[in-house]
Amino acid sequence: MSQLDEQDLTRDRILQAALESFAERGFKATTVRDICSQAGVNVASVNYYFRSKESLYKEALVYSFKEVDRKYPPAVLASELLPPEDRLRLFIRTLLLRLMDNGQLGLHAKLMAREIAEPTAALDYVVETVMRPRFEMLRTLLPDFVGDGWDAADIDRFILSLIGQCLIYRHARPMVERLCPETMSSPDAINRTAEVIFEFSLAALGQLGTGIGQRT
Amino acid sequence: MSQLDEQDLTRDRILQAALESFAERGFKATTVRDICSQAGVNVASVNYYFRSKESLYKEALVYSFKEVDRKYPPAVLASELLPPEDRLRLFIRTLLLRLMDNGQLGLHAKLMAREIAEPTAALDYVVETVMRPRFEMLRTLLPDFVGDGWDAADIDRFILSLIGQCLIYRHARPMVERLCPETMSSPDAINRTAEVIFEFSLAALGQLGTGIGQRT
DNA sequence: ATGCGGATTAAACAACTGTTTAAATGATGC
DNA sequence: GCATCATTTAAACAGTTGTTTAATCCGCAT
Repeated sequence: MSQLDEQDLTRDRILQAALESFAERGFKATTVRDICSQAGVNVASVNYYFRSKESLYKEALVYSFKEVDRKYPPAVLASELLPPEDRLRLFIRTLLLRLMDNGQLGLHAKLMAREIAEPTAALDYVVETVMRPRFEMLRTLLPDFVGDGWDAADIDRFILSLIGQCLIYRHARPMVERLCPETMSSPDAINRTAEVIFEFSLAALGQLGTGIGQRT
Repeated sequence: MSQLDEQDLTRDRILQAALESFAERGFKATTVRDICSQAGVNVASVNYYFRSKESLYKEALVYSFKEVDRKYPPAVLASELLPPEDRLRLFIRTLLLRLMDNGQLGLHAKLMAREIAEPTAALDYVVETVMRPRFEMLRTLLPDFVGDGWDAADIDRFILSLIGQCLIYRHARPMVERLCPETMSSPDAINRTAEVIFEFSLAALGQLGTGIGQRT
């Protein structure tokens, strides 16, 4: 599918520029000419290396995932041996820090936020390969906190409550910055936010757990 | 600013069509011709009644708010007399139901989700007039649960945790539908979700409150 | 009827979109 | 040196965009 493995320098530059533009402005608002001028290549290069703007978008998406895996290799899986509380703290902290990253990781988070809010065909792939495994991990983890008496749907709701507390800082960032900038004004503030989300969640799960299982 | 108050039928039809298109597809992806054909009016009408696509967007945004206020008049303010727990439950339930509405309310929610994730100049107006008052209300409400010993920034983090649990069902709806559709598959499921979010939050706040105030 | 003014229309406008073309470039093996 | 090939380039393409124009329509007071 790709030509000789000489340099592919042009291709990579397009990919990186595309990632930045798509993450920052979205698919529709990003023009092929923007990408190419930012990458310093000719307009026709996009259709030469990738066959269309849309397929470039898809490749930028998987490229984005590769970059993340390169920096956070196994990460979550390594926590299998830790006690439940530490696993929960690690999950929340990792998720929030990724979402708040200002570098390449942040581009990935922005791109994913767009994909989640307004999915293309690529979302199904992302959900199945990346998100569902982590979701399943939480499904096995949460009964350690709240007990086994809960409806499966309620367990899922708890999981969404955990994730939702983190996602808001990315998906509603402009709102957060206006209403309470102190919560994300510095790395320390973000660390504190992660800790508060963890404590909030732990308190909730622990308290709900003492009820030995409510029902639907 | 508006002409004679005869019918303004055309203007209203454009406004409604614009709201639907902007909510469904976003500002950039929506074309003036789409709006006009959906409204059954001439293309030039947009520039005649509103002077540009962008100012039509702004008017559609305030129109959207008017529609919401028409259906949920004072709502939140009426709860001043209720006990804190009921106020919290009412807030969460109202927020989630608005976010999940499938009618006009839902269009408003979609539009707001777009505006929050990718703000235009209109967001500042929306934040100050609509969101900040509700945020302040929560700022006064939360100490009833967790006590007064908390850092102001931590109180704000609690508030974001509350809101985040609700927002995820709108902002990450495509993801939720793929990972755990049961949490929002029916009105009953959504009601249950609201209840779980409330219980989750109440448990968290109550538990954190027993610590008589942690610190930063 | 007549003329006035807002409302509506079809048509055109210029700018921009993604994509294609065909020629030029440049390295590589012979 | 020459032919071959992928690569790069400027230019053009056809379609769409928001907006403007100028003509037409229509209700209504005169």
